Amino acid sequence: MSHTLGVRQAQKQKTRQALLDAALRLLEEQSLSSLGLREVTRAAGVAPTAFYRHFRDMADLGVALVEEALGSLHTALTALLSATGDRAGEDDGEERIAATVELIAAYVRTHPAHVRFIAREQHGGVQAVRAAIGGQLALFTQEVKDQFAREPEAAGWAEDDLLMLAGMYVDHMVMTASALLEGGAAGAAGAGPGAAERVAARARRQLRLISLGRRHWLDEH
Amino acid sequence: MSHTLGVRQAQKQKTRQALLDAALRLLEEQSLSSLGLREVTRAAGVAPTAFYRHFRDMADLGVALVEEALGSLHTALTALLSATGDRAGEDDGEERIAATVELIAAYVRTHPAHVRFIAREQHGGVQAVRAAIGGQLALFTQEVKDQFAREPEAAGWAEDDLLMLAGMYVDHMVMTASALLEGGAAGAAGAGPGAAERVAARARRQLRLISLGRRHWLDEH
DNA sequence: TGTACATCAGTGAACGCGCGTTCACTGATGTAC
DNA sequence: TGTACATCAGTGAACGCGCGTTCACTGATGTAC
Repeated sequence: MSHTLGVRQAQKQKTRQALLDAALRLLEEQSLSSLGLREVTRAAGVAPTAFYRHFRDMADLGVALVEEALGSLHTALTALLSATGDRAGEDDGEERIAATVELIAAYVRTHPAHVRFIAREQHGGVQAVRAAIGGQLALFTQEVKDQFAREPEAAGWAEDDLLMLAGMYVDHMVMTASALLEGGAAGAAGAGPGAAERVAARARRQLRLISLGRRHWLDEH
Repeated sequence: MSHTLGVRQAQKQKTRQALLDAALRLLEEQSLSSLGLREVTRAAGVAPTAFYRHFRDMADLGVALVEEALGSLHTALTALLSATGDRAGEDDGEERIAATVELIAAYVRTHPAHVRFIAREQHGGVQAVRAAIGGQLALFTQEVKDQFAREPEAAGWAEDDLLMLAGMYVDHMVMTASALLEGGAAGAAGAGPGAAERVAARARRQLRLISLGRRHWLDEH
């Protein structure tokens, strides 16, 4: 409650958030480049012209959505990295794998629309949004790499190889999140609640395989 | 020249192809759901109404583009699988890895717009197109799995694990193609011709890691 | 505390524009005899 | 081969509609004294 911002600022933030929420909801069934300004303002319950008080255009709103979506994931990811990093190497990594997949699954459960948005716009038709997502994911990759570098298993690894490994983990994370989304939607559509768990089990086996490759990386040359 | 189809049919095919080509070109800079019917017909040099002689709507054209894009890749992939399958296990897989990455790179070089389209619409805003791409990729995965099952290294592997492995290869293929696209575009933009080669080198190392994991998969339990 | 003025988030009317779709048409190609 | 009729890919005018953007505005909130 320190630094309460004025009524006017608070109301403005609320409208801005209403626009973001409305857009995110509409984006579950279409892509950003086909989303209309009037469509968003209508869903948010404000006049079309109010949009311009908050965003220059749809691309601008899209970038704001990227920050909203990946910001919260970033927090969770950092927590996971430091928590599991502490006990790296204690077992064969099975616990760490389970925790990672569960983190992703939890994020998908609590933020399905954000995940769908990121998956869709990562290669979507709006350059500024692609760049924003790419930048955030590169940041994630760097952090994962830094964590790996701190662990004993990283001894003898080239910088480049660590980055490649981190990239595989981040890519896998995004793909698993996207797959869980489809699995979850199929579950809601009556394909059974086991769909999400089957995707998760598959993701864990994939991580296990990568982990095995990692352990034997230095055997060759 | 057996079964020459009439002048009328031939002309119709030509117009249809002109529509597909025009759409594919326009889709390099936007997504399918924001692509207009008039935009496509204008670029193809026909009247707007001619569109309906060939496609019900844009989603229909999109599905046709999926078949065009993944059909040619399918042919190349089948050739690769049988060619490298013959000498599976001869070396440490290094040659096979190089051949795979080179196949992908060649495909991206010769069909950049197709690759971009698939990457973009795989999670895009048009349900029918997503389904078509998903179906084709599932088919690819099945074929890769069948090839693996035929090789001696697959002895002792569970059906499910083989499918997971094949899925990793197909996912990796799509991601590498997409990354090469960005690298290639960066090269054209002056970021140096080394960008594509660096992406390829990274892809090879990733395949090497997966291959290592594969070799040690049965060591555990 | 009260008053006078400034700020500015949100409004509502108006605009010109390109969209998807309909319809009756034209004229080259195909077919029957 | 020639003639009469059928087919149908592509045309062009017309439609109603929702779009993004502009503009002058209103009235609640903020600020100076």
